[in-house]
Amino acid sequence: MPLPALVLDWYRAHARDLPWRRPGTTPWGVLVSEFMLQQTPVARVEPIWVEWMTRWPTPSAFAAASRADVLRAWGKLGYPRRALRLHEAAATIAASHGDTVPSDVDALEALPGIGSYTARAVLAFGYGRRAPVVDTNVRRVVARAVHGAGDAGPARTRADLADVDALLPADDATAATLSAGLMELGALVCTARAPRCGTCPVRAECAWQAAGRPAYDGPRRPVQGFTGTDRQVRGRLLDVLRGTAEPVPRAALDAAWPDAPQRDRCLHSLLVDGLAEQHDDGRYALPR
DNA sequence: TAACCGTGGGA
DNA sequence: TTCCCAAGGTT
Repeated sequence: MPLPALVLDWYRAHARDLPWRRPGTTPWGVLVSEFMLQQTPVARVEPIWVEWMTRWPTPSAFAAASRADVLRAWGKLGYPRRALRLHEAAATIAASHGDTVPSDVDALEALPGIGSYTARAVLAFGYGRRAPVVDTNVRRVVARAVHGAGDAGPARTRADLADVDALLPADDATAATLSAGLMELGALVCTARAPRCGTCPVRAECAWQAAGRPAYDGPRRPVQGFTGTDRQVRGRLLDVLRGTAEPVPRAALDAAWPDAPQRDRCLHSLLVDGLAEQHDDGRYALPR
């Protein structure tokens, strides 16, 4: 049996019951899930997504919320600029797309925070359309099963899209399910560290397996540090602002990080990014 | 294009 | 404990 059919059968039997995969999830719900899942693990996204959809079931409902409420609801999912981009995207969808999430790649990619992956994920999972969805999981699965490499090298955007496109059947619904299946296989079986080849549904058709599972020899992507970086400092500062209903004096932020020049630089960048705001009395708060 | 943007869990 | 890394996007 060819690889796509193997993945489809496996996915239909083993797909996780994630809330955004349940019947009745709107394209808006899918869009929200995709924003939250950009670099954040499923387990942390689940509860926030459920709250989010109850509170803001449509783009216009969400667009009407204050940025402070948005950032508090986002909580500690990380990369809070995603929350602001989603907020901006929702405002555009409400104002210019009739409160309906666009269903073509170009309109989606024109929205803030939506790139090649997210646009196609919305098409596939929100609208059941045939679209090559290429994320880190899919790139790894294709690198191994199709190309026989130990892992995916640096992204080759066009080639990656073509690789996945070549696997998708013509039928929209089946192609969309396969896209979900390829991602699921990468997340649960064909994992980055210790792939579970013993239980892999694709094993018989896997080029990496056939080649004797050679070690990955390409360039390793550099691991980002975190401790002591501006990202950590910004996170500390934002955590203070998230935790208070009232604006706080400068001293409250000064207590969050000892290095004054770095702290000042980070506070400034939060203001520039629209993640924080200084009131007339000099105190700081989440943006209104 | 390489660097930057948060956070926390598992090995 | 330290290190890796998790459904990316932007500049």
